[in-house]
Amino acid sequence: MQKKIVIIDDNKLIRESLRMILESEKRFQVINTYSDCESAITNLEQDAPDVILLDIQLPGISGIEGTKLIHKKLPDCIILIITVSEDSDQVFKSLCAGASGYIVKCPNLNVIKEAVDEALAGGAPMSLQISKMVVESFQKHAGSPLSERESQVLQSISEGKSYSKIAEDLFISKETVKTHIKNIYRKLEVVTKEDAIRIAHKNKWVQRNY
Amino acid sequence: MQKKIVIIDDNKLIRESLRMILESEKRFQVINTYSDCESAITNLEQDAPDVILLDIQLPGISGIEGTKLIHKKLPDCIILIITVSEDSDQVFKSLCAGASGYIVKCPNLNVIKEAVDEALAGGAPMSLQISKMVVESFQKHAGSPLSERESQVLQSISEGKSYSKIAEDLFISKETVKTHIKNIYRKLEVVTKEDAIRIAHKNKWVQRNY
DNA sequence: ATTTACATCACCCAATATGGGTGATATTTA
DNA sequence: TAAATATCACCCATATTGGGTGATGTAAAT
Repeated sequence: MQKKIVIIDDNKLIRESLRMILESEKRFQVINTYSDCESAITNLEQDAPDVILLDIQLPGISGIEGTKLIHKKLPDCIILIITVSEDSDQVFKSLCAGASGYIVKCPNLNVIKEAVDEALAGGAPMSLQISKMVVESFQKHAGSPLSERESQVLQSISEGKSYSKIAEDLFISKETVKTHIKNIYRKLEVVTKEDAIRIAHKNKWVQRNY
Repeated sequence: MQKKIVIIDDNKLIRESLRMILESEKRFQVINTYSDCESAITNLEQDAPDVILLDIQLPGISGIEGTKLIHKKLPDCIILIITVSEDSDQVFKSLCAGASGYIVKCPNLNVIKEAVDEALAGGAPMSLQISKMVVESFQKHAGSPLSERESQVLQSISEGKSYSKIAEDLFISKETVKTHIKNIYRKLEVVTKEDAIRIAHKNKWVQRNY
């Protein structure tokens, strides 16, 4: 059974190159190519693609917004981001928006074919650096100014626990929790839990919730 | 330059098979193999491996605990989990503990060689299903009983925001925020923000923080 | 040997936040 | 038409939070 593919990229040369390389395999059928998300989304139902290859830097609706809209309209369609950008924010926003893979453009277009195959086989194709970024997003980063205990307290705060609950869980008095939090705020130079949580998450000083 | 590898697996046959398949390539040198984490950790400094292949089900210290200890002692050592388990909790706990990859054991041991190469090249080798699980962990899951607005409010709560801040951010009154939260608690059958956050995260009804 | 950081706890105080109850209105959707 | 949704208001009581000051013991660093 042939798999239907749609390509969205504002560079005509890349669109045509991708079409050629994919159609060299008879298991792939490039249904349509578009230079922007808007026109692609208009034809989504008619095209009914199994896979969409999507550039992230696009005029008009961005690839990320496009991913959200496509994912909403066709939840089972596999969206693969094909881009030159390795910006971590773009990577994670794409994945959150519903992308199934993230391939950094490279001269060897055969990796695209492999990526499509991997995605169709139920995987999540990613470039080396991207998969590393994704896995590292699970890990706490070093460099926190907080002590071990303070990190535990901040972790608990980020889980929405009250001082009393934290005290109970850590087998210490509520007053001690307060002291730790005062010290956390001083070290992070914040005065609210919201800011403390934001900074801790941004720097990955606490464990994320998976 | 030869890369030094240590294998930890309680099954002798697997240890020896892995050793054989890896040493068939002269770029790999299997320094030592162990049947448990304890003995491996004792010799960590002497072995100074570049890569550790680690089974997750082990007698004594579990692979996850082992990963934490190894990662602490040798932060630059690449730890690859080699296991039969596809349990999502194990996968994410391993990654949080510092593993760089997660390979599901399969009869074809050549995939292990490729995984080691990929890890050494700066990637994060994962089996198809695992990479899919990891990517899906970024996405909100369907099936939330909460309305769009309620989800937004719960998301804000999980970010540590106060009712006033949520009201400000969503351009609604604090009273409306309260109403939404009452409805959230009713629907989720909880009475505290902590429980609401926990349930929402567990079911991935809110966006995780990356 | 002294300082620094850490972990622990206590008491005081005031403002804010939170949770529950009840009720109301307008819009949308089933 | 009924149910769900989004909005806002007022009442009430308790819990939570944040800040200040100060103290003790231990461990690590200089």
